[in-house]
Amino acid sequence: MEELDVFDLRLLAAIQAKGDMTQAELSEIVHLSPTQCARRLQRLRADGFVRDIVAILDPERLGINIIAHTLVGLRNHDDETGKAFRAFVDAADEVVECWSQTGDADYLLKIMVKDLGELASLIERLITAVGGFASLRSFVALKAIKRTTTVPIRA
Amino acid sequence: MEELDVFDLRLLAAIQAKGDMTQAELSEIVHLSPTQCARRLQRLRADGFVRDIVAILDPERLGINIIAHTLVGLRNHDDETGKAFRAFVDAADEVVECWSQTGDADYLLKIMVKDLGELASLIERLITAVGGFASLRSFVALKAIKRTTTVPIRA
DNA sequence: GGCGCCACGCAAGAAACATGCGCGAGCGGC
DNA sequence: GCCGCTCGCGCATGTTTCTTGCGTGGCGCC
Repeated sequence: MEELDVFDLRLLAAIQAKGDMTQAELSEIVHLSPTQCARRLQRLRADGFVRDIVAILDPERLGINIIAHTLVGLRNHDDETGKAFRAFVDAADEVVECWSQTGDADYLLKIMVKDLGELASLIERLITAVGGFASLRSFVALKAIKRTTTVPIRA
Repeated sequence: MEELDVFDLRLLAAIQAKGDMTQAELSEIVHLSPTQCARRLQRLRADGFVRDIVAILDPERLGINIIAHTLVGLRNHDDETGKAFRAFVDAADEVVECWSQTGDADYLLKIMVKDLGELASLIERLITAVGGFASLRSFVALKAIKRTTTVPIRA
């Protein structure tokens, strides 16, 4: 709950880069005994610094060839439209991240799909799903789709 | 190297959600013996399906209050400009992700900072760093900064 | 200067992991 | 149709890793 000292920061940095190290390995990095590494890590988790530990899968290896960032603007900003949109996002496995944002668009989606066909189909479904309540602002909002080539991610 | 069966997919999905489960826990999810879970996981890693295992830290807990997505357009697309930009991105800890993309902008950055002051300072540094070789297309390119409120991330 | 608190490292018990083995299903050859 | 091969499975054991209790030392406070 208190401040983090240099050991805590080193620990966090270490597990952020590689989350499956043994206490012995960690101890060499942070220069602390294995026991103490474990105890501090336990405390850091209890205090909520570590949200969770996950495996990062290789998209290409799984046939994911397109990673797109899509800006979405809703025409209506009523509850119904928002809920319909959120529900769609939650249900769609292809949508990996969903950020609410200010500016000329309402949401920024990060989408991972196998090919352009899947991307098109997803957009199609999005339009009909949300359009059931209120249509998207316009196709211009969807024109903002950017196909992206993946660049080494910095963490 | 071959195809993935239902057990492999379940395993990947499981560790993607929670990467620090014991073999016993995994075995209950995928309905396979602990030993076999370990063996398949080992194979999946050897075959490159699992890129790595990392800890996701809580941004708020670390004083990160702003997560911004910024579109950047470069005026010149020569090697020098690109390299300067890449170098800046690699050196800046605040830039968490960097995506090269097609469309009206060249790059999409995901930035995590403590406050608006840090964000402004980062942009300032970006301009001067890249501007040393070629100026950004215009301030319009930077006008595209969106302050975002974090929404539960779907994975 | 004495006392109490807290973080540290060590060591033993507990848990989880890795590996060798035998079994049985599926498949190809005879 | 039958035999034998191969491969994936689960069990059992040895080894590593993790957890927890304990004694020690530094540091601040009274």
